[in-house]
Amino acid sequence: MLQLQHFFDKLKVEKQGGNKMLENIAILKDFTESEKKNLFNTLLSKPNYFTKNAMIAYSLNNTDLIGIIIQGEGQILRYDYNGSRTVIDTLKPGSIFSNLFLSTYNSEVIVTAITDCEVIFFSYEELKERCQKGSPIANHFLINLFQIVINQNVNQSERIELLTKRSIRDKLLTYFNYLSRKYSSKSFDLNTSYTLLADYLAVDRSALMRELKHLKEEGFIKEVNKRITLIS
Amino acid sequence: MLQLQHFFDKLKVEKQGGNKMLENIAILKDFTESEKKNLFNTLLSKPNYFTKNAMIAYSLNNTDLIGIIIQGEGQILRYDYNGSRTVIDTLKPGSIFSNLFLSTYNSEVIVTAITDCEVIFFSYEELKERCQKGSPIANHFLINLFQIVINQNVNQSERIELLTKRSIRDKLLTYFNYLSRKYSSKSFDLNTSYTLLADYLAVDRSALMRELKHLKEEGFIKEVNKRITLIS
DNA sequence: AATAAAATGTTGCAATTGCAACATTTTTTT
DNA sequence: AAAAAAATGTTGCAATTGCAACATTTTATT
Repeated sequence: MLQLQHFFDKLKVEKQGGNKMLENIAILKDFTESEKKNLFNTLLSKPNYFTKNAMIAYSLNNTDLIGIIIQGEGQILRYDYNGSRTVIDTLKPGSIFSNLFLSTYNSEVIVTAITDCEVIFFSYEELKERCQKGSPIANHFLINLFQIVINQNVNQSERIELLTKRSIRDKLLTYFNYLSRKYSSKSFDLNTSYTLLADYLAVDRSALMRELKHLKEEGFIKEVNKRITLIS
Repeated sequence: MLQLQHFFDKLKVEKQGGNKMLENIAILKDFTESEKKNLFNTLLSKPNYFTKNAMIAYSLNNTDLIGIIIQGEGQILRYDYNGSRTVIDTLKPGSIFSNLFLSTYNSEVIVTAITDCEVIFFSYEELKERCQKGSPIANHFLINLFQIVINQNVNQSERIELLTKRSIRDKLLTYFNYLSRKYSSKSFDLNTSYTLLADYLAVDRSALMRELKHLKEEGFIKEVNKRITLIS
C-alpha cells in the first residue's frame, strides 16, 4: 500500500487536470461539454493512472474493451514465437488500443506505459448496444471511433507500401517522395530520429545511414540537419 | 454501342442472379430480406457491371464513395513515383474499397476488374447522415462496415509483423508459426501459390524457394505438396 | 486435344544488407 | 554541472538476397 502511494506521488499526470487535455482526444471530437459529461457518466470508465513502465494491459484476449490514452505515452509490444520483442505501435494522447484490432493468432501482446499516463476504457459491445437503441451520443462516438480506425488503416497502408520495397534506397526514396507530396515541397524536415526511421522501414540503422550517404554522394538528395531536399 | 453490347454478352456474372450471392456479403450480414430491399432502394446504388480488365475506378480522389464487390474479383493497383506498379489489395466478393482507406499522398491508385464483376457503391457521408437521423438500418450497416474495416486492420497488422522480419527465413518461420496457431496443428496446407506468398512477404520468389529448401535440408520443416509440418 | 499461360524449381553471380564494433555528438537525467 | 543514456556516424566483413536466365511441370484457355 505504501508502495502504491509512492507510485502515485511520482505520477506526472494531473489527476484532476482540467478539460484542456481532452481537447485533442479524437474520439471526443465535436462533443459539447454536457455530452462529454454524459459519456463519462455512462459509457466511459473512470480514469486509470499508470506509472512509467507499468503494464497497462496484459493479454487483452477475451475482452472487448477499447482503451484510450488521455495523457502520456504507451507502447504495444509483441513477444514472438522465438522470444523476440517488437514494437507494434506507439500510443500518444488520443490513441486507442484493443484486442479487437489484433490478430487472434498473435503471440503475447502487452501494452505498457513508457511515461506516466492516464487511460480510459469502454466496452465495444456496450457501445454497439447503445447505438442500436438509437442514442445519438453513442452514434456520434461510434463515428469518431470509426474515423480513428480508418486513419490507422491509412497509416498501415502507407507503411506496407514502404515495407514492400526491395531495397533501402527504394524505401527511402519512396518515403521522401511521400513527404515531398505531403508538404508540397522538394524540401522538408524529417521530424523523426534515424533510429526510429530505420525501425519504421524495418532496416538496419547503420545500413540506412550508409544508403543515405550514397544518395547524397550520387546527387539524388541533399541533406543538412535532417532537412532533405529532393533533386531532379 | 455494338462494342459495348459485345462486352455485356461476355459477362460471366448473372445480371439478375438471385439473392444467393448476397448471402456472403459481410456488409449485409444479419439483415432481413425486407431490410436489404430497403437498403437497395435508398443507400445503395444500382449494380454496376464490369468486364474482365475493365477499370472500375480511376483516381477515387475527391469522392466519399465506398464500393462493394458483389461478384467477381478485382485489384487495387498503385503506380509509383518511378512508374512501378504494385498490387495493394485483391478484392473478392464482400470486399470493399474506397479512397477513404487510402493515403491522400499516394500516387495514382486504380481499381480494375480481373474477372467480370458486379459492384455496388454507397456514399459514406450519406450513411453517416442516416445514422445521425437515427435510422436503425443505417446503424446496423455502419456497424457491419466497421467490422470489415477492423478485419482489414487486423490483416494489415499481421502482414506488417511479417514484413518487419529481417530475413526470408524469419518471415517464413513466423508465417508458418502463425498458420500453425491458426489451425492448432503442426501440419497445415499452404493454400496459396509460392508466387503469391513471395509477393505477400515482399521477397524474390526464387530466393523464397531457395530458403524453403534450406529449411527442409536443415530439418526445421517438412514439406510435401504444399503441406508444411513444423519440426522442433 | 492442342496451345498458351502461369507456376514451380534451380543455379551462378553480383549487389545489398545485416551485424558487430567502434568513436563522437547530442539529449536526458540526476 | 556531471554523469548516464540515447542518437549519430563510420567501416570491414560475411551472409543473404535479388536478379537473370533457364528447364520443367501444372493449370487455364481456345
